[in-house]
Amino acid sequence: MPTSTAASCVNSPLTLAIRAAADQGRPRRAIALYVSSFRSDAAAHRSCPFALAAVLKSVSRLPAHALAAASFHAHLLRLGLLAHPYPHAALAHLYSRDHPDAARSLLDETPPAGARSAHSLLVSRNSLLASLLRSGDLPAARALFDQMPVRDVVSWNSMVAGLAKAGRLDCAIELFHQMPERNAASWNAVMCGLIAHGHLARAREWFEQMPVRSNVSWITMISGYAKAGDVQAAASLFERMENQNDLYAWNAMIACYGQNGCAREAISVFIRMLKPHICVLPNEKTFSSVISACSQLGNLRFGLWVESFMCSLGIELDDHLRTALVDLYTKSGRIDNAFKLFRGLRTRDVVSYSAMIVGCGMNGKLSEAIGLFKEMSDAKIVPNAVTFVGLLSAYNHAGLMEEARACFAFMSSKYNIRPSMEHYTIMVDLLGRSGKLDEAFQLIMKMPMQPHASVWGALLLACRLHTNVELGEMVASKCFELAPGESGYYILLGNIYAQANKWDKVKSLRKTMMEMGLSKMPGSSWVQAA
DNA sequence: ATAGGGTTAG
Repeated sequence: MPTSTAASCVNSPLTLAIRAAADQGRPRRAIALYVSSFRSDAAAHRSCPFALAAVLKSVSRLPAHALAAASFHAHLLRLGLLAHPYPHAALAHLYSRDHPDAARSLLDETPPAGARSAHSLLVSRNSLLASLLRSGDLPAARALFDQMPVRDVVSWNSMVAGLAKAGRLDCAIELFHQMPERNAASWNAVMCGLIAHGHLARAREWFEQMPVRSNVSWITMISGYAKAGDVQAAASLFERMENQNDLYAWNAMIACYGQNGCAREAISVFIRMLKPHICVLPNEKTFSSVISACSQLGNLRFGLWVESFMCSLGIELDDHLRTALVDLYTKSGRIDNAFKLFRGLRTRDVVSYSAMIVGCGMNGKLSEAIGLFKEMSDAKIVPNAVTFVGLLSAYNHAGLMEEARACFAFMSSKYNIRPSMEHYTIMVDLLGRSGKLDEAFQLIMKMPMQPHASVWGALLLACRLHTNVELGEMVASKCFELAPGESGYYILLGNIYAQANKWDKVKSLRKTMMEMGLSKMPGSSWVQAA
């Protein structure tokens, strides 16, 4: 009987190692440990139900496990452990994600046995319920929930969370009020649904009313503000949070800054988190955000330090992290390194392809960019706006006007992607530098959004290149208007005047700059340019 | 000890 082996194997090195790996969120390691036990003489240990439960839990965390569930089912059957409550519940969980029917028949036809079986059955049903909710089958979930002879707070929470996420907020709240017992997760479930459906203010009220808040409550609220771009609100909640040692909270705050264009703040939060009185170590998620922030700032030196620090912590490179590093490396011109990282990805998706294509575009690798685009199309990965930023900038770099124009048109006609500010900027730059100043100007006028100073700036650069004083003055006035205090545009206009030998204009422009307090010019001198 | 709530890349 399973119980007799259980007593002897609970603390066996194999079981402990597998459980430790599973608890640390290293499912592949847990599975590898179990598999390797077949090469040694450890038959008694590898039939430990607790080890198997941990292995099954790990398998369920891996992406594709349809086949694994059936083979573990057979394995458990052969070991005579199928009826043991823990592996049984873990198997039901494994099945439940992709094969709810198989999970259901396991529960109905091969119920667990022994003292803990009633509770195990509840756990298994909760798994099944969660998977039905995940797959969006609300009626089936509701039916299961109603049929369950025993429900606990997890069952209720799952149901409330499922309804709330599906947008059935009123239903969710009604069910919430019917709960016989509530914990922080119950409140979180409703709050999470409110956030997901754009009711940030209501979510905040809900948050403030909670009798007990868990870390998850804080983090859910912080990331809600992060996604809505309210960095201030997120930051003030983060500062109010008492538990300084929750890695998720640090990660949420760093990501919040990084995703909202506050890369500098992201880095300073990261540095704060490394202070000795904060007892958390950054993980791969932290580093993904931090490396992205370094990349945004163009701070490659710090980025490379971060990378070496990360290696010293023994962090394994996952796909997100590799993609962030691809971005960092391409920005520092280490395109070969970037390619190596890219080729080492476990799975390539639109994000990693786009990072690599943008990197090629930036480094003038047109044929590589096109090759990657073909490759991703063949793999049926649908390009997005960022992918086209990369392609267009590759064409821009190579000065290929017609190809870029075709690409720009193709982007909307075939993929239905509305060109963004960035796409327009690249097109204006390319048109302008090819001498098609009028066409570039017309394109700006046709933009459906208010052009940024940088778009006009690209045209201003072209005016200098082609010494067009008349258009240059007009364009520069747009730049001054949209980015007051930005001395670079004054300098560009000054360069145009100098090239055209309009020294009186140079003089009066300089006077204006002095008056505006813009006299400090970085590096360039327009006298030299003349 | 098995179930539910949160954080990552262009």
